[in-house]
Amino acid sequence: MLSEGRKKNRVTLLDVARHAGVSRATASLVIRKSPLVSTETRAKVEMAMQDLGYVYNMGAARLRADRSLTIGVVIPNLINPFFTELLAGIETVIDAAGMVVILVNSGDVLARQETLLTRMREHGVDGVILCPAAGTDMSLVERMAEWDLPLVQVLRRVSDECDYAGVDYGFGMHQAVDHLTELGHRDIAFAVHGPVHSAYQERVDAFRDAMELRGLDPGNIIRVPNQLAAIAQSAHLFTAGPGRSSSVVCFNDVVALGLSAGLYDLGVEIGRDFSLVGFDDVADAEALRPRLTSVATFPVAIGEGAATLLVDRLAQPDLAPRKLVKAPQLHIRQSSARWRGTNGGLSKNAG
Amino acid sequence: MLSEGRKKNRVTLLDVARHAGVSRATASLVIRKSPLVSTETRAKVEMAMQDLGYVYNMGAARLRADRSLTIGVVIPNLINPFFTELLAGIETVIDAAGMVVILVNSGDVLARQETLLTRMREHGVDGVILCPAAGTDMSLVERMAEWDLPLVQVLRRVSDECDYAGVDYGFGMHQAVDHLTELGHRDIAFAVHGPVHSAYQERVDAFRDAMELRGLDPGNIIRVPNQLAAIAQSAHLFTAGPGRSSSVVCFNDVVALGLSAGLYDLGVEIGRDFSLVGFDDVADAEALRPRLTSVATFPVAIGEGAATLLVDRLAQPDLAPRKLVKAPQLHIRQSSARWRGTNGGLSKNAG
DNA sequence: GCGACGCTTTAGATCGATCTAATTAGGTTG
DNA sequence: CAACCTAATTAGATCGATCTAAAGCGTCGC
Repeated sequence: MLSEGRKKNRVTLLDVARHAGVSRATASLVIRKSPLVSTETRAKVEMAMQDLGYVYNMGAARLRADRSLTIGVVIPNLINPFFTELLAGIETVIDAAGMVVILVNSGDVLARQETLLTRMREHGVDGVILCPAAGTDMSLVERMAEWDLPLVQVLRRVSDECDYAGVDYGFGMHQAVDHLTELGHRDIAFAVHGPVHSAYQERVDAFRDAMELRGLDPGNIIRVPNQLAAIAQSAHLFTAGPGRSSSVVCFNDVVALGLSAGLYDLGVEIGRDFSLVGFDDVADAEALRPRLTSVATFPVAIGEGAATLLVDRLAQPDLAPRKLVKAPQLHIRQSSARWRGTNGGLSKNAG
Repeated sequence: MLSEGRKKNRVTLLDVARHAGVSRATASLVIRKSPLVSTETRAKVEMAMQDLGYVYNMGAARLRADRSLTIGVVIPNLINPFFTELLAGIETVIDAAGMVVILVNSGDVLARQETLLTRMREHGVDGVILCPAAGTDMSLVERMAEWDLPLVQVLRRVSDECDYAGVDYGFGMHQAVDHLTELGHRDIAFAVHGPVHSAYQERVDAFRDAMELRGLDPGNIIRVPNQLAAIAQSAHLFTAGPGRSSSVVCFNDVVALGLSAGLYDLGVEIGRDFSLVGFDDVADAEALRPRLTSVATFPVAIGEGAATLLVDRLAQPDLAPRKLVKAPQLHIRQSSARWRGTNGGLSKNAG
């Protein structure tokens, strides 16, 4: 019924051509803005399109021309605000290029990612922006190359033979650690969570590096749960026991938000008794009080960068692989403060 | 080069059929899991598909069968966490139905929404989930019907002749106001922002209604800016001057997050000197301290509902229009507290 | 032995655009 | 006036699947 209806009143290029008194081929040229048609013919055809309410049929065009003006975006997580901002950046650029985003969520599960990439191929996307699920290996990139499916890796990198847009986490981490040490902190913890991937490893390595460079012990790396509420409940890991410290660098702002809440619950005054440095500086971080010191990683810009890489590659498939590594920037606010001595801070308020 | 490459090594159904020693038609039946083929033929064809690395070509199928297994989602804003959760819900259901989401962002701009809907039509989506931009009128729904493009309205409603999934904002608002009045508050403000649309109007009307029902003055409706940081800076509107009140209901959690920060900056202790009720209860609200009392509107569930409505309609186009109006639920936490008298709260700490 | 019937398979048309190669019209040139 | 060129247009094949209508084949009943 539906398809009958659709078929019936669908206006095709042939209808337009007839109405304008030209051939299908000419009408097609007009649509594609070819310079080969005369101005008057063009006008006639455009008028006919108006009159009949013609709608271009990508599906048909794609079949013949083998391009769909569609790109696939595979993201491991839709709820994390970081990815949302990333997505917003991607969408802006892709839209401006006259293309459209097919969005899927891998949930950071390899098997699912595999399924979804097949689905993308079936849908004939012109290219893919992928934030690889943890555990993805290089062979994926090779396979995509065999399939002639242009790929941009974003945030996480599994191969150098392929475009990549991401963040210089090492640099960001050094800024964070330097900042805390300059404030006099020596017991600095690193609160991590989530699946292990290149961007994870990069941050951990850089933390070790930065700490050792300052002659500090980088051993205090603590895993927290993934859910916001559960993170809050593990704040005690940092204020007492073997993980006790005077400050924490957070893997991302989700961790920072959680710990901020958890520390509040413990009666610890952030920015006085304890210092907290976030990572990403997402929009929501602005609502935190005391204001969160955070390493801004500019997710929107990264998204725009990734999309631009892809658009460029579609235009010139033979380009050498490029990297777009954005330098993060530490935003110092209220949640990090000068170290107040062994007896100054925590002991007073904790518990 | 690219397209050459793609063309060259693309395996078609015809290749599969030949390799399996059957006809194109039979191979097609196998793919579509038709019960008409014998088990051995099916096995042969499936084997051939394996051997050759066949990938289904939706584009071709769509052209003939006039369905794309693709749906369009038009959202006014990607950064607001509410929409992100909504999107996550939609994605889950659509994915489970074997379809794929084409995501676009209208920015709440009518003209853009128009462009995007055309683009959706060109891409041949099977249906659209739309959160109509402010100012959209009923005629849009009629036009979509003419185009035979199934539509589900989500969150905002412009027509009753069309499926709709949303929230019973009125009920939520009554819960919020009732809660505050039961705590003894009489000066209750409503902090609004953003574009004016049905869901906006619904909340405003319900606020008036609820206040009048309790014999209170519903005149204190105050607009705040859209950006989080700017919202924080307008917190003073509620603590002093003509808008001064003892409690605020927030249009959504973005406003609540902003005001929470702003009140903190003013030295007002939320949950003691001043009460705050949010709306939506998005995930990030969990990170707020004191914990935010908020009217949960279950965006993920709404998204799932909207997608389900659409999937059902695709299966049965002649269904009467349905409404899925979810009842929100007040979650009482720390940010709302008993009224402490005219001289109790604000005067002590404000300024 | 013949038609009927169920089960399986298939040839060929078809969807709506693009692309190739050829055609037409009109002007220029030797 | 023929040869040639340029600009504009077009017929017809093509992309890779689906769908229709019909055919092949084995069995059954009469």
